[in-house]
Amino acid sequence: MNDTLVLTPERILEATEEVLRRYGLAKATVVDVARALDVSHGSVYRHFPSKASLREAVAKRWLDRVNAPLQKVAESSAPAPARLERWLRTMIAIKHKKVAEDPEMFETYLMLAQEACKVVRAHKDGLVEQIAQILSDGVKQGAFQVDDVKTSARAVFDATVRFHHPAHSDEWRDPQLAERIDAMLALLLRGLEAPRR
Amino acid sequence: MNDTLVLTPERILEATEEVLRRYGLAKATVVDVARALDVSHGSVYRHFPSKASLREAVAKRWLDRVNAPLQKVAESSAPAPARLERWLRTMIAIKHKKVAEDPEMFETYLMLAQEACKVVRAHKDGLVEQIAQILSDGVKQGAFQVDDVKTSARAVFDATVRFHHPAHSDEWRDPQLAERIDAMLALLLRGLEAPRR
DNA sequence: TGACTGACAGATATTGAAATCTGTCATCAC
DNA sequence: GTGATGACAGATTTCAATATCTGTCAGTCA
Repeated sequence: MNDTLVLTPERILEATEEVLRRYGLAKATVVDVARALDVSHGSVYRHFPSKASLREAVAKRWLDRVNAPLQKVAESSAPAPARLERWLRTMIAIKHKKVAEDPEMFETYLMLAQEACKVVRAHKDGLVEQIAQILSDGVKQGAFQVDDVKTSARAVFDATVRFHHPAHSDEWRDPQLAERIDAMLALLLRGLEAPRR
Repeated sequence: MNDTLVLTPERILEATEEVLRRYGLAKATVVDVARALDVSHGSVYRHFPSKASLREAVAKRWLDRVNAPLQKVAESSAPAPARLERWLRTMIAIKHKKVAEDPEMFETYLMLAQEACKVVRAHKDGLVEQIAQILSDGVKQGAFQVDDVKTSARAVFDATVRFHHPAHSDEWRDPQLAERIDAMLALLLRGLEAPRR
């Protein structure tokens, strides 16, 4: 029943995402994934040592898809303040889009991420690293004045948590949200910028 | 069995807190509360129309106890920047103390608060109002420069969410937490302060 | 030989019957 | 008459038997 197609981790991940979408996190089993691929569930365990590691891999894929567009913004050559603002707005927009388009799947990924907290930590470190890169460029350009780039980057990330951390997604329906984001970005940029000569 | 003591809402709330502490949120029933007071559970319903309203009242009491010390700081006559920093540090310290001293009860109050989200919203509005008061004083004193006091107050509140919102309490064990708080407060104060002449 | 299978043990989830709880109200005691 | 009671209906929770799932591994097939 395997046709000529080989069973790869990639195909398993694809099928796992589909199963998660159809059944939700609580009901999705390894047996379901195997059934979707028309193999025995033992075969899945040949590629992933445990259900937890399979879920972790799905979480990682998802986080990588969040990361990619941000990386592009971080690496652009725009002036640092505009680039930072764009980076933060992109970050927020990605999350808001995900929750608006498919709240159930967002919920699923949220719980998946809570289980795979090691992967999430690495993801967050990567994001802070990107902010740090922008701040560092800004200091070189004379637009920002910052004691410690890494520490400030983390502060910027922490300050905007309210707008991108899934734990707060219920609060994103606030009609004044855009205004709150504007105020936050203005406050942060003012706190970072070098004093006028 | 009532002795000479009358049954008051206050006594019921006291008993409810005790029952919540002993049994936890999931197991605490109105019957338990009545038993603790040595009355029938029907009597409890004479003072509170539903279990939900009883829980809401308990949540409100708890939030009011958080609010009291902050109100004092907000009303002090210290210079606005120092006062704002002290207010935020007090806010953070209160939450951290609660979770460190009695994590189970903190968890209970957290879930209680999620149910009583209307009460929580009012509580938050009160806190933002206190920040606004400090900012307003700061503008008068010439220490702060701010477009819209209310909006900025909300931004300050939002920016520090990571350090006082119970949803992030797991992350408060971070060994670098103090450093992160310091960085955040420095960034915010710099963003608020009036440019040197 | 090496990817896949399917039966198995122990862990986890489901289910439905029984127990408990919530909220109401006619009644009682002072 | 005020404030408390306790029995009740319907909703919710518990509990234990039953079913399903996870992870392993000896064996199959190409």
